[in-house]
Amino acid sequence: MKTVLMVAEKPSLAQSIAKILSKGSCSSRKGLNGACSVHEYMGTFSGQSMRFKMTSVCGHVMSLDFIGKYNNWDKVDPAELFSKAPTEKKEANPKLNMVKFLQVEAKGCDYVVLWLDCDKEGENICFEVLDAIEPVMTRPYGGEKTVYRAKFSSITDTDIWAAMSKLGEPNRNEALSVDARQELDLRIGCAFTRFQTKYFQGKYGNLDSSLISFGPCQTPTLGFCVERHDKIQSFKPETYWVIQAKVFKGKDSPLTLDWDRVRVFDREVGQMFVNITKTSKEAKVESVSKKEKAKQRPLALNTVEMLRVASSSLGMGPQHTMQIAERLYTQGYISYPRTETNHYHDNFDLKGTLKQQANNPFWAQEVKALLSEGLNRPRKGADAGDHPPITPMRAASEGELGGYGGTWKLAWEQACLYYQLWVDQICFTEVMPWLGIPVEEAMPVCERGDVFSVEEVKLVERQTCPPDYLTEADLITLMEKHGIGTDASIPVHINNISQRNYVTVESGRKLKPTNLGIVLVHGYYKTDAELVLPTIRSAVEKQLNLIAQGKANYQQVLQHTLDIFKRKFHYFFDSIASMDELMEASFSPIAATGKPLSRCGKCHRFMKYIQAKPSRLHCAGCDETYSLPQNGAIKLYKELRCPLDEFELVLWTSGSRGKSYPLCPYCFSNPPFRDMKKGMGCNECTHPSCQHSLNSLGIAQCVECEAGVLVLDPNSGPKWKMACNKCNVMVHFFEQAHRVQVALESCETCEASLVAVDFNKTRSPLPDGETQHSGCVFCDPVFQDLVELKHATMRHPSMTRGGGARRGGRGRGRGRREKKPKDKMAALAAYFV
DNA sequence: GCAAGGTC
Repeated sequence: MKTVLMVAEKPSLAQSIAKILSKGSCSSRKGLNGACSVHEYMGTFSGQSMRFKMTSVCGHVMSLDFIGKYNNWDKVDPAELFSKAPTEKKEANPKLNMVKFLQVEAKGCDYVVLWLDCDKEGENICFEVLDAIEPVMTRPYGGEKTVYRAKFSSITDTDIWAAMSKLGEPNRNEALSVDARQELDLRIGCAFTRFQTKYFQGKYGNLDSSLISFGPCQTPTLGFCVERHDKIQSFKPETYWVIQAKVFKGKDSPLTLDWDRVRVFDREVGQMFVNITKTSKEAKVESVSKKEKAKQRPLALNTVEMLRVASSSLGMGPQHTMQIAERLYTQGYISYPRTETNHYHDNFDLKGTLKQQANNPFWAQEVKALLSEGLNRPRKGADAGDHPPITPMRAASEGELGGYGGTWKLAWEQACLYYQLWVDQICFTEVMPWLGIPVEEAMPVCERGDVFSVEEVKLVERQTCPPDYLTEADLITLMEKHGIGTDASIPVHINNISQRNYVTVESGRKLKPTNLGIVLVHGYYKTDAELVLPTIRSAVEKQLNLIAQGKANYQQVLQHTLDIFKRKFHYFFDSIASMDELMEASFSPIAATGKPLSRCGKCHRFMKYIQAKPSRLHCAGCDETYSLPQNGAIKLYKELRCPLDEFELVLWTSGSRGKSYPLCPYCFSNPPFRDMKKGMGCNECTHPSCQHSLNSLGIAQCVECEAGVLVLDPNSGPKWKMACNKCNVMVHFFEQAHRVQVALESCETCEASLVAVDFNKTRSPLPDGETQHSGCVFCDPVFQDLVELKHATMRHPSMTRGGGARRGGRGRGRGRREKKPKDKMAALAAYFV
């Protein structure tokens, strides 16, 4: 029997589509990567009975990068990234093993139907899938067609069946346009980012950003924020005048009237009007009109709108909102949270969805009333053909969801919004008071011809106010309007400009550009304003669309656009001095930053420690900068020196739970031995005899990770510990010991290095009042109760075994240690060979 | 270490 393989873009869609096509009768299993499922059923394909296997990828299978050697920032000229540097496709997420998974499932299949999302990215993924599976699929007889594309516009029975009955082919041109975008984004983004970063970080010490990045989406996003900042800065308040009149009727309290001309900027004109009205003691109602102020019912919720609402009325950032929405989705409270669609299909079960909320204590009454009165159709929105609008699927209570920051708030908000779809103003403000119309002062009833007495008429002087900083919600709207980013990437771009220290999030989720953000954008304005204009994205996309529509050649468009940006890059490179003038005015030269910390091994003068990101050491004598680990504290380590290069060692301490190790500032960037990599401290150094090295302080193979070694932290007493030099495993031992040393001998049972411990007489936990003992941390019965496993950071629930309770070391470490523990003599021997 | 785009 023949088999048809079908592939969707994500696991949730594979499931929904399989359910529809199998009429609910498919059997499901997990794939080998644990993330994707395979749904199998019997059906007919081109008139024959066949086996169907429906599965999915998780977004892109591959992603584009430069080949390895072009990722060395020190050796590659960024200009080479425009043409010379070759690119390659790498698996987008190696942990998912997607290529292998697809091949296992595709082996022996006769046909493939591609159910990827119906957009250009989806078309591109079609070919990524085909590249992976075609080599393992059964070869067709003659020229039989075996590859099909399903085009669907919604996940409904009718649409999915319709798509299945008229299968087409994947569109190569659309896929190519995405290939071109990827290559352009990579080459342009990386070239500018590397050049800027190296140039400015080599000169200034207080930029406080680990990266001075540039990108066709993030830079215009920053541009919007700075543009508003400039408007605020250049704002000159203007004086204007308004006429204010107070009138009253009988015993009613006076009514303040607004002027229908609003304001004048010429005082004399205003005064003239006041003079005219001053002659009258009475005011007659000329006409009466009522303005309809009832708010329109909202549209059904799509991703971007959810982000806007969450930011403006819940104070939740877009990235956070997406995380919470994802969680609500996986727990079954809401439908798929990434959708552009804000319109419900005619056959969507609106009533059933509402019934789910009928027992929720917050709005049970309103919901029941609605159900009995009957529903209006929600307002008509746009159907992007991806997923239904974000919909509450299950009633939630605060008790269930209160635990995670904002989860309950977001669930509640979404249910409210769903509820609003049918309800008019008066009704939905009962559940969402903040959407109500502000209660205006009671208007006295008046009719045409009514006469009021004039209490006073005066000219009031006022000043125009500057605009405020952009809110996140404003920014999202601007990005959407200019086509910067997508619903899924908008939160990422906003997060980026904040992480890079270009903007800060102020109260009310207003985005205020930092000095760095302002100087960058002003610098682009000065050299090449196009780099920061929102049109930079749309101009490129216009070119890409030509490829997608088959109107232009992929290679030609790519070359042409790359040429333009290559020229822009060279121009930017040549005019960097004019941007640098702005930098000079705002930031301090690297030599004038930081405080003296440790001595340079070359000139033996003090180097300065620069704490601002990226934290580093700078030697003014040699004019050299040495990188340091980020996210931790650095201090001098007892003025001890590296025996290889005489640089003074520094001690790095992590913020959480105090993992620490010494490192040599020179070796950190220039690994001294062949088996070492950049970014290693003394706890990974294979120096054969240095007292700070892995060789001297390493005790045993890590109890959890494959490659790590537990290394004594010589600086940790009196709360002694050893920590894995690769993962976050930490073993606390011998608390209050006076001295802990790693002995030369190894344990006969497990080959861990023996440890010698000295206690003070009064505090010794050793039997018989002994103060010294030497033995294996894992096997020695005397040490059994003095060893406790912990983690530097509790990241994963599965890693909390031990849970802080005191546990014996015996057996546990050994049981997990399948690999041969580190043999110090063998390591030494290897080094000398 | 870099972009933007999918998605977990």
